[in-house]
Amino acid sequence: MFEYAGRVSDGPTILHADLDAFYASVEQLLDPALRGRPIAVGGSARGGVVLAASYEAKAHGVQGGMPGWRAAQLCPRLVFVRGHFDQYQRLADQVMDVLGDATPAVQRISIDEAFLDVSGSVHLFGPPAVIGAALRVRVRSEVGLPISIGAARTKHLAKVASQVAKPDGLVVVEPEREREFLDPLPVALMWGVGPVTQQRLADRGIHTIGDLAHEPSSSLEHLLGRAVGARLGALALNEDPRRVVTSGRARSVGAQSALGRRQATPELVRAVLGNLAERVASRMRAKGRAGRTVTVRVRFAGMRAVTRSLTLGAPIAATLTLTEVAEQLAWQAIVDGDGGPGRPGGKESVEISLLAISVSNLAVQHAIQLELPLQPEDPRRPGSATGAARWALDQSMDAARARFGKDAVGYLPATLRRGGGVPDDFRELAEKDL
DNA sequence: TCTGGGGTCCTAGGACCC
DNA sequence: TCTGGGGTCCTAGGACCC
Repeated sequence: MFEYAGRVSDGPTILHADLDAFYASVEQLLDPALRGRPIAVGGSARGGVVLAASYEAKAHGVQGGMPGWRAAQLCPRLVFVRGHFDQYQRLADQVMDVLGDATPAVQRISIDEAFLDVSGSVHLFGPPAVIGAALRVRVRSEVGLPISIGAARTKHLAKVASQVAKPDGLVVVEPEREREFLDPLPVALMWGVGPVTQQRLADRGIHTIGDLAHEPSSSLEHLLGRAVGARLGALALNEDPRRVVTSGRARSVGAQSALGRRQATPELVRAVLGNLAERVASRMRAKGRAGRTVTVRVRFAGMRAVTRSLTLGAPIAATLTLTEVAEQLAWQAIVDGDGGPGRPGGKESVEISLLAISVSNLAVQHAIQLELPLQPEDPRRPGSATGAARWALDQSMDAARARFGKDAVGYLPATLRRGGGVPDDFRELAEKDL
């Protein structure tokens, strides 16, 4: 981590730059026939999920994350296109290079957006408004994409400003006009306010950021919890001490696979988890990292989800070890989460819709240590977890065996069949480090 | 009609230690 | 006999972001 050592300034020296409808804009850049038309990247009129929508499609209410059939219903002329995912990474990197010309203090927070601290650059390039305008022109002319920029005294204000600037705009919030700018805006524009928080606030008659700023922090903390209440209260009052920092190391590595609606058979679970474990473990090894805590998430048909986790005595990054641990946790989750055999509500078969593996508690580990073979007393062996944990695992494994057959679970599955869908381009993109 | 994939952070209870 | 208080770690769930 590196904190930019720029001097503290009272001016709007923090910029938030955010590419507009990024995936959709790239598609329209690559294929001129799509320009000006409502398009959706990903999904289809029959199913799947829309990953991104062009502004022409957003005008009809189409949004990212929406099922394709719903999007087609809202916008009958919607054009579904397959993504060009390698192009997204390439073009976004180009944009970040342009931003980096304005200041070394660039904090990339996703593929398509970044914070910049330009307090050290104003003597070279002029005031933040000029820098922001110049960056927008360069990104448009050199890369071909529309980008919106907000400039303000704090990160939160800059981010809100870039949202207000969309599409394809620039908004600079001068310090003396911050309240005037924020007060009428809906609370949903604030970072950290999602559907649940928005509803809770609405129930209290709080709709705008101005409303929020007038609410006592004790009342907000009671309504939203200590951390969220305190943070939102401070942000509404423009108290945001966060600095622009270069990106730190990831705290977890994970992968998931949606399955539609499938019977939780030993074969399916083993195949999917083997695949997920391979993806997660190979990424950890590639980064020279290993993790102690393994978390498995099982989502049942009907979207209810259960997680089970286990913290080992030492970090792991071996595919097989991760697969073993994940398989035990998955059956624990399936059996517990569904009621289990003999329990009220327990059924003969279970339908699941998603499996996920995540590894956290990461530590740096050199390749040579990662590839050591497991010895009987090796602390990385799941069997050396504490007695209570092992007992719980044995219980759930026994229950799974009793229910699904002797071969349902094992410490060392003899064959790990490849299964599930082929990793698609989107997944490969999502796995890339920014 | 049926809902992706990758993350971060917070909370609350319990175990455990001193 | 009957028992404090603080700190840390682990686990499970949930809200949120892009």
